[in-house]
Amino acid sequence: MSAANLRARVRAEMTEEIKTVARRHLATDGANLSLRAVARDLGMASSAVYRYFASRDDLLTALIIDAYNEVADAADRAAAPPATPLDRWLATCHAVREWALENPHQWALIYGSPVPGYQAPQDTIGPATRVLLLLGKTLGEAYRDGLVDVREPIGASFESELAPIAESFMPDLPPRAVADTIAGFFQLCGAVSAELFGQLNKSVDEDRRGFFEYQMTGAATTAGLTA
Amino acid sequence: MSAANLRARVRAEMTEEIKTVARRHLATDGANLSLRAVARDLGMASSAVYRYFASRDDLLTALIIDAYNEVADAADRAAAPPATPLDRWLATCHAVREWALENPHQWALIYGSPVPGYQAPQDTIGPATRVLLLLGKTLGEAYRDGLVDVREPIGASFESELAPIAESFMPDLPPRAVADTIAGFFQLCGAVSAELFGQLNKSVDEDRRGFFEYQMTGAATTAGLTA
DNA sequence: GTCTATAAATCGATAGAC
DNA sequence: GTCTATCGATTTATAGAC
Repeated sequence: MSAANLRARVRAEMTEEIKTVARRHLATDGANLSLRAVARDLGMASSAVYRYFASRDDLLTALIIDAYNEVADAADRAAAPPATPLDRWLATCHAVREWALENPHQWALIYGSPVPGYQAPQDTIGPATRVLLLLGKTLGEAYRDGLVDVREPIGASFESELAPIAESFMPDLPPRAVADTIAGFFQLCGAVSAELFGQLNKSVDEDRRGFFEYQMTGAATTAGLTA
Repeated sequence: MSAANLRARVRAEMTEEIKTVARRHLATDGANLSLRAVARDLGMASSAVYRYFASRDDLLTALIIDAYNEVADAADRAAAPPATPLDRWLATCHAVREWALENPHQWALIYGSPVPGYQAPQDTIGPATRVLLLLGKTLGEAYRDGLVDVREPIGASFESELAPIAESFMPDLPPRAVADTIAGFFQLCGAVSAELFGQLNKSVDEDRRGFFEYQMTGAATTAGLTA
């Protein structure tokens, strides 16, 4: 291995280590993450970190992109095995929830309150849409296989408004299914955030997974996914 | 008016003013709110604020309780006029959404990521459950009037697990309806947060209110609310 | 690429005069 | 109940030696 390659590898490892420590700091500092505190934990000078991340926001962006990709990877793995569309829909939801339970602060970073003063760059929107697109893919395949109940439209004007969005976003889905996919995705995020952010701590902690599945089945049913 | 009463009134007004300025600061600082910055804006010494709020967290608690009560008041007003249960359910949801759009940072404070290091005291849980209880009340009345579709239980063991919770929480509702109420509430929070926190900025901003109503109608349908 | 040193701020909370 | 002053910390970011 050439010296240049070695340097590159060492640099990549250092970058990873900084992000790992930064992720730990999310737990205590939340979104107001401190570069210096990370550097302190790593036993290095704060100024050295700036050779890896140009600013605090750049580090934050890296963490955000990683989080989106991690949860989407988990969802992809869960949805991969052959199964009915409904089972794959539910597997996706469970995988997202379980990743969130294991990484609550990363979840908060991407689906919680926006970080004050932070503006997400364009690089984040690709990873950010992966889970939604996975749900859309599942629903699209079900649709193609005739496994989706086609019901009445709620409003024709609303559907026609949705049509151009559907085209650019999930071209294989009719607008109604696009709306249901997005609604289901919102429902997924809402259920996970509610559990994680501690709405109703005392009330439903008997069988959280069961209640979550109940909700996500409702979302699938709304989307017309019956099998 | 006695001197004591005057003092009490002046103190109440000062307290309100501090909270008003603090609410403004939520916009820029988010949850990491600075007592000193609030004091600076008010033209007073930071130490003076401590005569009104014993700590930064106490001020935060006051803001949180106010926010819960404000959104619940708006929901109560919207649900008050006589109408079908479905219409009152939807009116509640729209009122919550509209309050959130007008007060995004207060919404983030109560339904967004937990504030790092902040532990909510008991005083917050009463106000925090008001909107949920309102939805439950609406569904309960519909149930009593025979306007709720009673469908198959998803799982008997899950329902029996939910029973004791239902008893202490919404005694006039069968467990299934309790689950649907909570699910609907989570869906409401999820839809509002998704819109507010900027998931999918580009995709559904054509008719956000319409799409929101579509989602909340779905939640009501899941709950068996047909009219 | 890592270090020391530094600039120019910020913060929560308290002490004590008035 | 408001002020000044202070303690003891924190932060982002940069400059410059090595």
